[in-house]
Amino acid sequence: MMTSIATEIVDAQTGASQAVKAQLRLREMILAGELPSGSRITELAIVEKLGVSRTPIRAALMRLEQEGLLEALANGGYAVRTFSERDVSEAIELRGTLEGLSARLAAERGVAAAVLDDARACLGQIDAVLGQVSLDDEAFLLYVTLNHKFHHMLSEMAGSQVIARELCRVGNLPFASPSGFVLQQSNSAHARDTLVVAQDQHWQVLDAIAQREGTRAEAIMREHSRIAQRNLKEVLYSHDTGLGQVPQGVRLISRQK
Amino acid sequence: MMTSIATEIVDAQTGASQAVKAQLRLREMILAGELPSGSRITELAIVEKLGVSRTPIRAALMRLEQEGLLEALANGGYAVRTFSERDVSEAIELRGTLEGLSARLAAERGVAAAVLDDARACLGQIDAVLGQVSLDDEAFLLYVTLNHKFHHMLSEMAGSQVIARELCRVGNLPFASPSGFVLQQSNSAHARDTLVVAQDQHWQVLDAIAQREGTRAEAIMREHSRIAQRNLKEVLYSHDTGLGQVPQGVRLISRQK
DNA sequence: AATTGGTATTCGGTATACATAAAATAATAA
DNA sequence: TTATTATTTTATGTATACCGAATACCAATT
Repeated sequence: MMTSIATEIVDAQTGASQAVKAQLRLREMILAGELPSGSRITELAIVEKLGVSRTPIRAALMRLEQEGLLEALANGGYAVRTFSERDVSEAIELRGTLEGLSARLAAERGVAAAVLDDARACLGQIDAVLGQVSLDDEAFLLYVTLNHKFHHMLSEMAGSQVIARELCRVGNLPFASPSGFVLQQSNSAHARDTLVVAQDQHWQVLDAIAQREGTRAEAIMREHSRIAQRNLKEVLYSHDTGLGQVPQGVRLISRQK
Repeated sequence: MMTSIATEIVDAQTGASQAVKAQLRLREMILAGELPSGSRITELAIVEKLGVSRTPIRAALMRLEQEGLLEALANGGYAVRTFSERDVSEAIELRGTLEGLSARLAAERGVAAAVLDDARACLGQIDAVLGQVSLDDEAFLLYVTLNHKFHHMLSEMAGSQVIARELCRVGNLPFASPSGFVLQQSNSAHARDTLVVAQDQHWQVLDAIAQREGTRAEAIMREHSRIAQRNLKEVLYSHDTGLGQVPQGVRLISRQK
C-alpha cells in the first residue's frame, strides 16, 4: 500500500473518496498557484505528488475540467486554464444574468413567507456586520460567508433545480462567485461603502421578490453583479500596491485582454 | 466544443476513443428509451452490453452525468435522470435567457459584416426550405440542421467562449436544444406556420444585432424560446394521437408536474 | 551547422485484479 | 411464520500492468 501516514491522517479528516480528496487538493494547488497557469498536468506527476493511483486522479482531473479550472488538451492530458480579463468579466456577467433569471422566477412564482423571513434574517446579520464603522479581516470573512449564504438562498427561491445547478456551476470559478473579490478589497478605503451598496441591493431584491415585481428583481440582480465587475477592474489595475494576502485564483487571470 | 450531432455520429463510427464511443452509444440508448428513465445504471451491465471494459465506461458515465442525462446516486453508481415538465420548461427558459444574453452582447459589441452576411445566407437557406407550401419530413430535417447552424452562429457572435460554452451545455439536453421539438411537430397542421414565425424572429434578431439594438435582440431571443415552450406543451398533451416516430428523449419527461 | 531519421522514453487509453462496502438471500431462532 | 442475523453476492473504488501513440532526444548524414 502506498498511502503514507500523513495521507492517512488526511484520509481520517475528510473521509471522502480518494477521487474527491484529489480533486480538492488539486483545486487548492491550482488556486494557490502551485500549478502555474497554462502548465500541463500529467497524471503521473500528480500520482507522485498526491500519493494516490491514476484512477482517482483521472476522475479528479475530469471533474476539474468540468468545473472550468482545467482545459483538455488535443492529444489527451490537461492544462491549467488561463483566464483573460474578458473571460472573468463575462463569467460575472453570466452569473448576474442567471441570478437575475432566478430572482425574476422567484418573484413571478411567489416565495413562502417563511423563506423570505429566513432571507431577511440573513440580511439582518449582514447589517450587523456592516454596522461597525471600520471592518477588520474577520468582519470581511463573516460578510463573505453570509453573502454566500444569501445568494444561495436566492438561487433556491426560484424553486428551480435546473437553474440552481447552473448557477452553482458558474460559481465554481472562484473569481465569478458572488464574493470573489471581496477579500482582496478589504484593504481598500471604500471597501465598506461597496459592501453597503451591495447590501442595499440585497434588501431591494428581496423586497421586489416579496412584491412579486419580477422585472425589478431581475434588473437589481444584474446590476448587483456589476459591483463584482468594478472590483475586478480595481483588483487588476491596483496590482502595484504590495499585496500582502494571496487572492484566490487571481493568478489565473492573465493581464492582456 | 460544439460539434454537430452529425459529426458525433461519424466520430462514433470512425476511430474515436472507447470512452467517447461508449458515451455516444449510451446516450443513444438513453434517448431511445432502452435504458428506462429512473433505472439504475451499473457499470458491469454496460460492460457486457457494450463489450468494453469498466474504465472507459466510467469515463462515459461521468461525462453523461455532467451532461445532465444521468444523476449520481448517493452510494455510488448512476441512474437515468427523469425530467419533470417543469424541469424541461426551465431548461428552455434558461436557454432563452442565455441566448438573449449572447445576442445582447453581440449587438453591444458589434459583429463583423462578413459574419452577419454568413448568418443572412443561412437564413436565406431556411427561407428557401419554408418556401414550399407543404413540408415533408426531409424539409423538417433540413430546417432542424439549418436552425441548429444559425443558433450556433448566434452564440459565436457574442465572441464569448464563456457564454458559448454554457450555451452548449444547456443544448445538450435534447429537449432544451433550439430545435428539440420541431420534428415531433412535423405532422401537426400548423407546424409550418410555427416555423415561419420562428424564422421571422431569426431575421429580426439579426437585424437588431446589426443595428446595435442590444435590448431588442435580447428580448427577441427570449421570446423565441417561448416557441419551444409552446411546442413542449403541445407534444406532451397531444400524446393520444398515435405517434409513429420516436421523439428524442421525450420518454425521459415524466407526466406529473 | 542544420536537418533528418531513428530510437527511446513518456504519457494517456484500456483492461483487469483486488479490496471494501452494501444489498440480498438464506438460515436459524423465537 | 416472522424476524433477525449471518453469509454470499454484487457493485463500486482503487491500484496496476500493458499497449499504442506521441514526443523528445540523439546521432548521423548532408
